[in-house]
Amino acid sequence: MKKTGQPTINDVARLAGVSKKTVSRVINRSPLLNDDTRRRVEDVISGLSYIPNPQARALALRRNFLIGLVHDNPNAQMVMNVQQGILEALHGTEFELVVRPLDRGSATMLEDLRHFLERQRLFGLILLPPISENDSIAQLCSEIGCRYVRMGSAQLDDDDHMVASNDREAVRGATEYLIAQGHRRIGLVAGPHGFRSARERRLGFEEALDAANIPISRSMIADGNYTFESGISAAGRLLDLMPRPTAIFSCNDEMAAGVMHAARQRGLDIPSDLSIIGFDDTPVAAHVWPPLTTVRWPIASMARSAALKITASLEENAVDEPSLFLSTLIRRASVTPPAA
Amino acid sequence: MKKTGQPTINDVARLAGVSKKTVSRVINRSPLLNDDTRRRVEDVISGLSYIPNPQARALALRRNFLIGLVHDNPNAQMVMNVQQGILEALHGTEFELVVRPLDRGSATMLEDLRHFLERQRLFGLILLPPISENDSIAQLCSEIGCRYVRMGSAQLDDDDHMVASNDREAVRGATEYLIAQGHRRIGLVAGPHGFRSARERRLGFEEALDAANIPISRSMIADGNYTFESGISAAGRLLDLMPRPTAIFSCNDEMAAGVMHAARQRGLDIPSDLSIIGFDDTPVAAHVWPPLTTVRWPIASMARSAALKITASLEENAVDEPSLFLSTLIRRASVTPPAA
DNA sequence: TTGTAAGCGTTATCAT
DNA sequence: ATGATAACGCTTACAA
Repeated sequence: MKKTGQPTINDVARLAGVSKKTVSRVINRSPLLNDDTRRRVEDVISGLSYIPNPQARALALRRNFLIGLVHDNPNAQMVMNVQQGILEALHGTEFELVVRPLDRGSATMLEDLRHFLERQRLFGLILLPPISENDSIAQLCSEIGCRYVRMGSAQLDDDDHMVASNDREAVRGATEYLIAQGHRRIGLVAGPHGFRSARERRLGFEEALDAANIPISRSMIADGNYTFESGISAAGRLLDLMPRPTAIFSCNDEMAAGVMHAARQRGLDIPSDLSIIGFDDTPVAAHVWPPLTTVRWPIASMARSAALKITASLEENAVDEPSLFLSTLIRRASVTPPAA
Repeated sequence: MKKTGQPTINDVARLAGVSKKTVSRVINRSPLLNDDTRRRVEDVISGLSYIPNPQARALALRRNFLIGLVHDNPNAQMVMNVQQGILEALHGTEFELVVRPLDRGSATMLEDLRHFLERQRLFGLILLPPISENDSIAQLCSEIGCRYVRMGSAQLDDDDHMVASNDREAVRGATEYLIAQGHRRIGLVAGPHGFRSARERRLGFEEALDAANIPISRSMIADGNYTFESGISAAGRLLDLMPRPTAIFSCNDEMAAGVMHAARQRGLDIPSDLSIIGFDDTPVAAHVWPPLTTVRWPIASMARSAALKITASLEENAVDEPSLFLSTLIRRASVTPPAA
């Protein structure tokens, strides 16, 4: 307890009259320990407010108590919600959150990640879409011995390594809602190719039309890339059709806001001329006018669960965190029955 | 190089035919070193792709190579921009970013932070507003010996520990722009008490009115708390006045979006019945209809600079990062001259 | 059930 | 200018 002011394992050992190894066993909840000894050591520990030095543990264990959040390009609100969920799960534990952006598309991405993992010796990794959809990253983690959980819109891995939302069913439900309102000419602003979420959402859209015996016209599907601007141009293509769609499902809110812009630029009223549904329930959905009907997925809960899956291995009661999370349709003012 | 596969300082020392201390000197750029020796060691290092083990360094140096981002309640986009700026500065260095939310208002906040700092031995800390305005946190950092940089809307600390924006002048400029358009009855949706940014922005607003000899009426100032909902209710109070304001400056975009809602609910057209200016230039500003005129502050650059101020101490050329950053008015469609 | 000794991979001290 | 040796604070053999 000399230099830094912090008590060390030696202080505890001395005051408890045991060896430091015994203290170490108490810290690591070793099962083979006399109850008396354990209690005595624990008393000294709390008396000193002793906390094991993470740097020393990291060195000896060849493992840091850090959880990494690896993401690429995703929207701000999503990353923040994820961080919030993770931090909630990590609160009060010995774990800290390290943020690591990754450039998917970069040729050296995998090597960068490998160096990062080998150097920092993270305890575990949480992977956000779309890079969570990359199997070689998951494989790299296993290889290096780093726990990981992938977040995504479909079950890409076993339950221990995945938390997924049910995007397809959610979009199917949203589209069915439009159909139930009387819409028949429904456009889709799709997400970018190569994103699993884009694929799932599109499939949900098509399933709903199929089930209602509405033919799927290729011209009613316009590609976007999840950005506001791409929403504007995709909607432009749809709204120039004759006859126009009376409703548009947009694969995320950002693009839905773009759809609204495009509609306004053409002098269309929302929702009387055009109903719109988005996906994500980001703040913008509630802030645009009219407020946007959208699909909300419990992203913070998913992230929380992902973090718990990783840290649970240390807990006594390794709780079974859920792996599938259901989204819900948030009904606001951007949808009405089509004008007669 | 046995167990983990990674070469260690010992491998380097052996292959270079020097002691590990010498290798250590090379790593740490010790000045007293024979050039020949240095070169020889460096060759071995790059030959092996040797990278010093951060955990061991952390233990020996009693200092981690982690930069902490400490924030409280701020909006998602701001945090993301900050993270992006920091990560940009940290890219390619040995530093990683750790995110640490803090509950300002919690009685134990300061103690929590102290524990965190004492345990994790962070290299440095970046503090976001509003908790960056808390002097006792800065003091705690100095005390513990943790570098820190505060971000904020006014120069609260010396240049080494501060990056600031010029909110007051920026708002003054924005308000002058409204006045130049012919507005005289201008409302303010203010930020929460206790936020330095709220104070600065309000002062800028008042300065502009003063300079134009427009009397400042207390009733034309409505308090908000930076949220969308508070923008709605604050705007409600302003728009119920007789005569109504013809323009409103809102101290952030989120509340400005609320102002738009409130105006719409009253059947007012924007901008012909009401001009609006916001602050932050978050994505919502460009996504609402009409697009919002707003003040943009270079938050990512500020964060980048903050990170560089912290890491620069290790660099050869300790560059002088700027401490004051200027905001600019982004003119969009939410402002016109008042109707005759 | 507990303790001893030897790491983990680096830096600090104090020689030479 | 370089090196031997002892930290740094903890864990993992292996004994006892």
